[in-house]
Amino acid sequence: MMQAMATRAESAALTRRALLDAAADLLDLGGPEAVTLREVSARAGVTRGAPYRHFTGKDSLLTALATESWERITDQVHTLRTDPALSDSDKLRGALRVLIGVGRGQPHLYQMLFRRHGHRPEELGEGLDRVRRQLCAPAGDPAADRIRAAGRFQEEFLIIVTDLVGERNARHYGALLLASAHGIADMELTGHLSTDSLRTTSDELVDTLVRMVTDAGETT
Amino acid sequence: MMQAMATRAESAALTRRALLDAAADLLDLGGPEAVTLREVSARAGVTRGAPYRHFTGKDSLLTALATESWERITDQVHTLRTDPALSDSDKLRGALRVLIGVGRGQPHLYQMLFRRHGHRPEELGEGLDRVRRQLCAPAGDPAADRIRAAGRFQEEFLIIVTDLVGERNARHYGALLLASAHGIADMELTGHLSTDSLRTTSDELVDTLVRMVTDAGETT
DNA sequence: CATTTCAGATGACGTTGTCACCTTAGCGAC
DNA sequence: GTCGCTAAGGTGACAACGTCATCTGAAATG
Repeated sequence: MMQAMATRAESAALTRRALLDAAADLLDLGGPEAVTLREVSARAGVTRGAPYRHFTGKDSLLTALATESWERITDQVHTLRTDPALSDSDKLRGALRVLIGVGRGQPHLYQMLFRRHGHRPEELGEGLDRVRRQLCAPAGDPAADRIRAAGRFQEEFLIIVTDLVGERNARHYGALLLASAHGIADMELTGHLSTDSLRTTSDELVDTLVRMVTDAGETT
Repeated sequence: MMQAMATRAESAALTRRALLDAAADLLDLGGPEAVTLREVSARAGVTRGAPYRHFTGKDSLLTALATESWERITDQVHTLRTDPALSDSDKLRGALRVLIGVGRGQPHLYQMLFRRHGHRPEELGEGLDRVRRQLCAPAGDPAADRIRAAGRFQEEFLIIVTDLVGERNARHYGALLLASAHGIADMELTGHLSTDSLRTTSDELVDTLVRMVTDAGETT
């Protein structure tokens, strides 16, 4: 009765969306362990087997969630970058804070963004080589889609860094900035960056980071 | 027949160790999902219920593994710090590389080190406040033990940073360095720090990081 | 030697991911 | 219109898992 009048494709799309939304809610509430395909299905108004018509399994569903989040983040950073009112360093600070903001607001979703590629037992030990292979994987493969989405974010981010430190050092400092921001976000949400014992806030750390990189980047 | 002649306490200690070792093996091989209490018990030569005499559950076992690893890492860093042949910046570089080395050599164990504190559904949303409370928790509580072990590492690490940048900025730059190193390690082991597309190695990133901090730290 | 205690064994239960199989409604061909 | 195809969704079942209540037997204690 909810999706009363709907063509077949529309109905399927609605179901898929409902599954993703329900999974996102459960993920925010109780982490990956709380995302149970049965509960997701129930919240989406379908039965246990329905998700397998849209995803290959639980992992695929979680990965699709991460892909969507990467795309959302990329859009935010793109908007930041093309804002003429902001200075280059403001854009960089903003981009880093977008990432940290996700970690703060949706910690479990954030951890899905940086999940290991191919964490199945049979896929271990291949490391980064697998990533390269997956970049050539067909569209629709959930894992490959997520990697590509994360890659598009990195490209967007790299443009900002390039504007600030020049093309020569952009990739090096870009990697450093990204890794540092991720480390700050991850340690904060896991409780390992105690603001009490270390007497620092994430924002101050980002400021210091950007300042150091601009200083080092200009003189090189 | 293996532990033929042994008092009860000795036998129990041997079993506990065998459980931890088996769990560590499985963790290295297939990640947390592959660590099944049944398989751990089988490899340790006991039955399914035995682990519950030594740990409160699966989570407790994994947490104990992380605690042991933190202690091992702390020892390594302490050895580095008290080595008179090393310069202050060499000690710092070494300490950061110890962390990254664990991430490279035992990726799944590394991710256990930085697991979220209290990731059970009923414990969410409390954030860092929970950490402070757990610091006062009784010894034997697996989660609190791990936090304390991680704290001891941070203290050891902070001494190195203090020697390099002075006590005034030690905590700020210490947090920054630690978070950055963790970000590098984590992004490398999850495949998000592509050495191809970014044309950088973790070692180069550490070098740049230490150089930037020493420059910024001295002038402040 | 009698008793307590505790490591370990065993059986059971609920939950979960996954799949094979079935049902049914939308859609095009004629 | 009707027929057949296709794919979304429903249903039952299965294996694996974490966990616990209960039992057993041997070491420890007096």
